[in-house]
Amino acid sequence: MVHAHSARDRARLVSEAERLCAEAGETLTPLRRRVLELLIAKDGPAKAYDLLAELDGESGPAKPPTIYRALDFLMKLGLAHKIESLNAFVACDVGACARATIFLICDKCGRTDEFDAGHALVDLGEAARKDGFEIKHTMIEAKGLCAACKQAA
Amino acid sequence: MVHAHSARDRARLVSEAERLCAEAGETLTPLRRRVLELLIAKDGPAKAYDLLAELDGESGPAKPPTIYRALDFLMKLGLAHKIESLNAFVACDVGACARATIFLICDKCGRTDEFDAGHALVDLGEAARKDGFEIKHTMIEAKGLCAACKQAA
DNA sequence: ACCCATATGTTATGATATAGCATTCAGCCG
DNA sequence: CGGCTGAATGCTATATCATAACATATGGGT
Repeated sequence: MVHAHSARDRARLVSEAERLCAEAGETLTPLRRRVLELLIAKDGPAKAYDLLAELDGESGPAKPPTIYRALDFLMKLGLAHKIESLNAFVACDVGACARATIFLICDKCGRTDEFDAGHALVDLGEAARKDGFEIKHTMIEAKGLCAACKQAA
Repeated sequence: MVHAHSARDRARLVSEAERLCAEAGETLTPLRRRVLELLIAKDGPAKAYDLLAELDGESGPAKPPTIYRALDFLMKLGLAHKIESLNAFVACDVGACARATIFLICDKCGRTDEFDAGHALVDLGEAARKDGFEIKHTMIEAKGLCAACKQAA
């Protein structure tokens, strides 16, 4: 569980991303890097069109495909994830992970933490395999109240 | 894991739904019932606008709010679920369940089965609670290859 | 210089979902 | 009865989310 990133954290995540891209034979172009930085800075779920607005630069406003392509790229490398239940995107907290993601989403404040599933996922994979189903990717989104909001209630 | 429903299964699910609504002090109106029947008949993920098209009746085509309201109602009672990663809806296989859903979704054929998590969910709930997070609802969507498609590959 | 692959820009449109207000209808109470 | 109320549905318009298809760069290899 990671909370707000420090400047050092942010820099580390980005350089980690550089390394991963190089490894994968892909390039973290300025645009992609910029989007990743925006996601990291946001430190929570970000809407595609909001990111788009932040990209606006010299030559007028950016267009939707721009941001969706960058996000697709980041997701392909596991550097970002989509929170399906929010139609929003987050930077991966742990550098990159492609196989499975677990998010705890606070209904009240919107805070969203990436979470380590531990063995729960293994169990699920095994149970599915017994039915002949081969899991490639698992997405878990749990909604409820975060510690802070629970206290406030 | 339930596969295609027999006519008897379908009837049972609907009467089960009637009972649940009565219990909850809600009414399964003709419209809501119709939507539930469509969902059950479809026996797989259904898009809102496709359901809408099937609703078309005497007085011209149905409008989006009609179907979304019916779906919201069914979901509130746990009679239907939304598959977030597909923007689609399914009837609940087991009559009704509100707390958690697990789906195995075949990337190839689109087949989607509701699955019993067993203890995996309990583990997740406990792990989250250790961080002070109170889970209200968990949604799990696992994608991969179903037995049939794996065999065909 | 040329070609090619990859990335980005741009226009248009498709797909998904909701806000806000009008209408209907059943139950109920004076 | 007559009118009130709340729940459900109908309807118009619009917001939000996402992609197809094609045009334009840009950089590396030969």
